[in-house]
Amino acid sequence: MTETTSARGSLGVAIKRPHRADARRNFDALLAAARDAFAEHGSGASLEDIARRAGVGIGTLYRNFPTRQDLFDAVYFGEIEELCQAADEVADLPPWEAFETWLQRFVGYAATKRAIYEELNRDSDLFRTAREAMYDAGQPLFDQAQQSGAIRPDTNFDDVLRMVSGLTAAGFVDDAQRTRVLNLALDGLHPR
Amino acid sequence: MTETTSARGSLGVAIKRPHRADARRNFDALLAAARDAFAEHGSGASLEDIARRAGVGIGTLYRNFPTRQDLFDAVYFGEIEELCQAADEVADLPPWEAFETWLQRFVGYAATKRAIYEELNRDSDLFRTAREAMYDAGQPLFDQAQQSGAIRPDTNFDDVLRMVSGLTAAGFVDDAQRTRVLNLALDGLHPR
DNA sequence: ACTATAGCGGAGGAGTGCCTCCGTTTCTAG
DNA sequence: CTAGAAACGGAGGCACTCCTCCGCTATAGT
Repeated sequence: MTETTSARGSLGVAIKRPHRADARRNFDALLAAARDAFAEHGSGASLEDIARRAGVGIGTLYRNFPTRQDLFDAVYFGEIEELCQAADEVADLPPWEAFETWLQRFVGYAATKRAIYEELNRDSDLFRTAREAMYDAGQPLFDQAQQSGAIRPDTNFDDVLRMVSGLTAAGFVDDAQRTRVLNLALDGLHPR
Repeated sequence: MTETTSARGSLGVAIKRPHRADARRNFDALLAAARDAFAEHGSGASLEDIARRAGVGIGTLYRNFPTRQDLFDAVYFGEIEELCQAADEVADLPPWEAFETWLQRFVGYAATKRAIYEELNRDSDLFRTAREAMYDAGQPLFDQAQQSGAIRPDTNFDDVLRMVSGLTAAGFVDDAQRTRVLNLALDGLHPR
């Protein structure tokens, strides 16, 4: 078995980064290429195309990521994890601002936008774990905003997250429209 | 050239329904199967699978719909057209109710939900024509609701339609959540 | 420098979907 | 009833993707 270092651990998905310098370069190139490809074509992107974009052989892809799911996990969980960290970074803002900033950050993850939408209903371990992690990160922000009176009491975090991911995945003319629509939808969260 | 009758004309896309009874049965079965398949797998659904579901040979599919686009158009435009008719049906409701009812109807079209999302950014004649038709139908309802004061003045029909189609395409736990979230988002439309 | 070995990469077989072509079947007009 | 025409359907060629396997190459430790 290959000796490895575990690059990310906090989500319980150990992603193995090779020891050798050349192998590590390829690993990183694959991850970057996969991120682009998944962003562009969704989770069904061609693996051979990803290998080609990364400038490595298809065999190398399969050595690092034996299944499509493994590769997808690596990209997806990486981004989810950044999202969880973002929750800490906004902790000292006022309740509503903290929550809104986190949501904006959520929207900002381009690579997994399509993926999040596509995987939203899948009943996979991957999704369940990711969802739990996101929830653990975002729920407290939501609760605080709701308790502070900034969010109407007759809604919940799950509704809001699904609303936002729906909007995130939708097609817009430009980023200005995306922002405008998101703000429009978020306005519905405040009590009347 | 096969003699045909044009089944739907109002959108400028002539859909040809065959003369012979058996052929017409197959045509209808294909359309129904395609509606299901597109709903389930998006616009990339397998054509051979559609033919199988319809209980006809692949050759029959291609005779009626020479390209995937032709088949997709038939389903898509059919539903868009129903949507346009729905606009007439709500005309005598109060402005906001009329608009909201129309949107609910918009959300109700299951078969093209995914498709609408997928095709939203495509720069095809298909989409442009469909969009125009939808706009011609929905815009007056929006305008009336906005003029009546039910909709805030700093938004527009395009924003709202994209918001709703995003939400429509998103994954929800159940229909109750879908409705709840949609209402949440629509609440953002009212002036504060 | 040397060598054991981790790592590389692409050829190739299997699977799947697209679409055409044409021999066979089914309909309908007379 | 019959015959011509319309419609049928699936075999098969092409293209593309998946994934495995194994001879070759680059690296790291001595």
